[in-house]
Amino acid sequence: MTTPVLSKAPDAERQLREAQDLFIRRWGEMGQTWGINRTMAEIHALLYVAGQALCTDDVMERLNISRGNASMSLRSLCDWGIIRHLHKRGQRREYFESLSDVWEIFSLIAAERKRREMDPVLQTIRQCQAMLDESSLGKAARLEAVVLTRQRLAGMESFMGVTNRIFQQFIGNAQSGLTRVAKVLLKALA
Amino acid sequence: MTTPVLSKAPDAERQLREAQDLFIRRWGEMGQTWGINRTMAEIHALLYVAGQALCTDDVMERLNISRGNASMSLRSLCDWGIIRHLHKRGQRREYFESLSDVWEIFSLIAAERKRREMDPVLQTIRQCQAMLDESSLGKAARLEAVVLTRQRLAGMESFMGVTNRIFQQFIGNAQSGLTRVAKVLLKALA
DNA sequence: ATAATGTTTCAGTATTTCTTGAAAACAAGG
DNA sequence: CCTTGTTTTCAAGAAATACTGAAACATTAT
Repeated sequence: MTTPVLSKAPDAERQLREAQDLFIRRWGEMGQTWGINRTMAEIHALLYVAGQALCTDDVMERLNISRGNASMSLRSLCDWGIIRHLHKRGQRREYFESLSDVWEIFSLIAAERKRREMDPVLQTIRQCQAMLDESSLGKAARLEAVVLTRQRLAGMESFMGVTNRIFQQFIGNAQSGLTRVAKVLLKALA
Repeated sequence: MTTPVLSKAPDAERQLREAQDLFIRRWGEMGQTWGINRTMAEIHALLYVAGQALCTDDVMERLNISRGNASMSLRSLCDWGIIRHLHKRGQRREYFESLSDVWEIFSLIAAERKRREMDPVLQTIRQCQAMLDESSLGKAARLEAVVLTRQRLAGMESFMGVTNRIFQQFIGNAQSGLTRVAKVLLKALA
């Protein structure tokens, strides 16, 4: 009889891979419903759970995707800043690793999405408001329909203004500061 | 010369429609990048900015979409709870109106997405952790690769646990309570 | 130089998601 | 129970999105 530890090692490896795959798949599914494409989410999940740097070929093989796809997705993840290049000394091949601090990861994502998606909306709302104020419409600005729409726009602007500032806080506090955000929130609301 | 107010009324109507369309379009675009389909987001935006109840045909005409699409999207928005049926007395036709409180709208969305998307992920993470603990792997649980992955899973679990509780707060406090969340946050972090 | 190794790009293809339109179901009134 | 006006459903088609694979491009070693 072989020693338990040795006999279990291959099992353990299989089990590790299975657990990782499970996480990766779920993460990919979630990504999709949040507007992130499955592959990108999966690649990130892989680099994150693996906890070590992997090269393009590792990623391709593990997720069964083409070189082109892997390359583009990896670059895109680098652009978001949630994974990093890693040049191993004396190695030509490029390695990639995920940031390890989850708060930092989500803060980067939040920053980017705020910039890309919330800011333009807020700007548009203000533009709409300008189109409907007294100085644009004169007395017609008091028509009921116009007033209704202005009220709605104002409600949305206020909401987004607040959310934006929350994001700002979340983003502004690097690293450990982020955990503070959470602590404060939970304590204040308990 | 006609009176200014009267002469401006058609102008005002056109301008109102333009402003609404602008908002609707932007809102639709944003929806897409957050995993909500453009039409649904647009319909909601329309009902929201209009500030009054509209019927299916109004929506179809205004957004240039088919009856089938309008019907399905409206139902789906009702399911989310962010718009409501409205039976006008003596009218056979069904009208729909958006909730007016933005905080309530987003709270409903948050609740639904937490339930549909975050809860399952958290559950999966715990399942993965169980697959890798000592009681499943014995001594092999101490292999470096396994330990690394367990650490990463733990980091993610902690993060999602906190976010989940924040969502819970956000969701739990109906109406005005939500504004409180925002106030607390902004004050605490200022 | 040139070979060897590795990365990026992108046109074409595959897949997924969304939309339409017409038929079926439904509901109210006569 | 039929007519009429309305909503729902769903198969087929259209549009959007993602993926592949091979060629072009880089970088380093020889």
